[in-house]
Amino acid sequence: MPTSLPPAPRVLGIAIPSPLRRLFDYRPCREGPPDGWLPGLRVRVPFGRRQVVGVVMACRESSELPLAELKPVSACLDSLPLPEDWLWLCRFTARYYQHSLGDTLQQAMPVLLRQGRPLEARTRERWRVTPAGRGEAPPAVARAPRQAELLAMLCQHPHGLGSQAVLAQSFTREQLRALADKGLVERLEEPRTARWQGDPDHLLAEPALPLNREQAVALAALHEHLDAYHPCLLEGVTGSGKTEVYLQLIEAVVGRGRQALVLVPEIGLTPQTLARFRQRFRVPVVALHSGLTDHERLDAWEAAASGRAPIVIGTRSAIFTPLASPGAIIVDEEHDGSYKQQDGLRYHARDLAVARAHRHGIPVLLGSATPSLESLARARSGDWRHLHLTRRASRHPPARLELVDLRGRPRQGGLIPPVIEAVRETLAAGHQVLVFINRRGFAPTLACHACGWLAECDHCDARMTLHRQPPLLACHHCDRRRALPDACPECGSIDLRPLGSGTERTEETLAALFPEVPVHRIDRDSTRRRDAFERVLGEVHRGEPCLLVGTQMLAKGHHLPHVTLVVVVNADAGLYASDFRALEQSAQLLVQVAGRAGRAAHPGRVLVQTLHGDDPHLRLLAERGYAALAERLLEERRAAGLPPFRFLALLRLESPREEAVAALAGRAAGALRGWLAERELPVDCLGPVPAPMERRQNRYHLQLMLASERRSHLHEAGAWLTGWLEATPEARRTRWSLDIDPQTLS
DNA sequence: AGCACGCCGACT
DNA sequence: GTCGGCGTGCTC
Repeated sequence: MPTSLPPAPRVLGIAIPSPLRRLFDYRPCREGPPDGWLPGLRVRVPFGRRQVVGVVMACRESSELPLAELKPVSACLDSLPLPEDWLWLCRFTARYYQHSLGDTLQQAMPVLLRQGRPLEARTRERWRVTPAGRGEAPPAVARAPRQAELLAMLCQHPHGLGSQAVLAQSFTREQLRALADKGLVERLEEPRTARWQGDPDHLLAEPALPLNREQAVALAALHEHLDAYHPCLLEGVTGSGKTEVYLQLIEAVVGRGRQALVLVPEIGLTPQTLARFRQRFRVPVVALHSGLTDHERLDAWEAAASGRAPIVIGTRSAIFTPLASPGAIIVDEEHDGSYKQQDGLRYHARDLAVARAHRHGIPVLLGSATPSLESLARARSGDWRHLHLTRRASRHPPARLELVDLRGRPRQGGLIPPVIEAVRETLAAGHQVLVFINRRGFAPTLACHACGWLAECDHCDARMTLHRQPPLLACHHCDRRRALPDACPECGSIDLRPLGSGTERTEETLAALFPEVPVHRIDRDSTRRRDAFERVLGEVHRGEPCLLVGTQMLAKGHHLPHVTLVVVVNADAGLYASDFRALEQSAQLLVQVAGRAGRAAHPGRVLVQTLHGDDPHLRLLAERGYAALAERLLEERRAAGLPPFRFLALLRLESPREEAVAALAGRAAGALRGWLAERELPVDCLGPVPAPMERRQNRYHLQLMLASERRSHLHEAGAWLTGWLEATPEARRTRWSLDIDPQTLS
């Protein structure tokens, strides 16, 4: 019994799950938490006409409101506050992304905690023989043969067996009970995620691989600063062994009794990735992925927060996993767009990883074959360490991109004759071919050859995509679907033809051209069934000649050792797009796709079809590689005053009423410009301009761009703007959001 | 965001 | 006469 609890504060500032960017004051309830009121305690509070779960963020003696007007907290839900490092991260995130703290906290905690359930690990039973139960069958079980058998079985497992395992052998709970009553076995209760109790000398389940010189240099650099903030960019070509460096860094971290947090792209948390980590270490590896139940997620969170889980792997949202003793954070494929959340709280997990590592004073390792320009700039400036892996484990250097001119050549399923010939030769040599095409469906649209009509969505400024399986027109920007028209709705002609090629059409063409080999299509439509993708990959790994047709799902992460030819059907989409990141992103994708070729015994070829074979960026990428292109893009960004040389914030506004959103955007821009001028704040305000696709799902999208060389200035302007919008009545009828460091302008 | 209140149109 | 459309206002 604590003798002197601090007196309860008169006022609690509580973060409420709501978009309102402020705390709400409450009075503490009579029944306080055992150790007194502290920030980080979850509480149930009345809010308007309902009860919500909030988090205590401040303990104060006074409020701006009269104390009598404050409602009391209904109940305190925790005996101990949520982890301190987690609270810090949520506060940081809410402030940096100018989002409501209450909303941020809710999003960062597992569903069950959000609902007010207690933070406790579920336990499981384990049954273990006692010293009395060991050795010769004791007389107590002489007349109970099943108990004797059960005892014998438990003797085989000195560490004990779970109830499940015992019951699976047709023993009963009563028999266990009976043995326990006789003092021959004991019942243990422990968290489901067991603690690793091994010693660091036996940390590895299988030996580490030998490192080449570059890997050894990189690892040595990492070992130098295991106890300090040490941001490192690990730039390594596909197949150069980045993962082995991650694994050996984790080994060092866990060997010192600390935890490692590993982030992977959405598409990268495959059973194979996980298997690689689990095979290496003798310690539990906790994975956070979309397939977990709410209970499993809470267990994982608790295991990480308590320190019981030494290794945590997860996608974007795993950056919010609390860690009892953080040792390192690793971000694999750091350039990947899936690290940026694209709605609501628009955080970037890679950037939060860096902030978190800084706060903890630990290394953060960002790996990529094609680093983001942001990371490259920080590495070049010397803020971050730049580590290189240039040598592939296989004998062959990365395949060069060969540009193939599409102009004036007949196409079949998007492919021109010399490319089809290369496919034929590769298959004849007994190898596999990957055809990359970044459009789902049969064809990008349907056109009338008589009058020029195009199938357009009536809810969006977009063409509808023609699908054949099943046959229909679908809009990829909303959920609109339409039956295929028999005749042109404009002129009545029946001469309707597909325009261009998507995965389905290319698959169909290739199947007709090469009937003797299987053609596997990999896209969101073909892999809707959970196991379909895994099944195809399994078959592809057997190594028989085959054709793979797919979208970027295929380009990322998967090892396809028997592919020796990669065909990019059309490289032009990213070349002339309006988005300033389009070039960077399409170069990253091209290099990633190319990396699928020739990873095993044979060298690979990459054929890139283009209408712009003389485009300087594309040529630079093909002839001198990603690093050279990145260098040039950085110069262009500097000249244009774009990231990473200036920082951006994008205000998006949308409404079903075009005039309403235009009027509000205009007023917001005017008000902001006035305020900026008055404060002499060096922040540029551009727009309002229509979003690249102005009408989507029958809503009109406009945007306002803020740009500044100083983050602090940008944040001041953003804070003022959100304040203005919250205080402006017209803004309530328009949906708006501020995107700090926008990843795309669409 | 929720969730109420409130004031105008087509239904039992 | 009511059910229900969504405009307006508030949440300690």
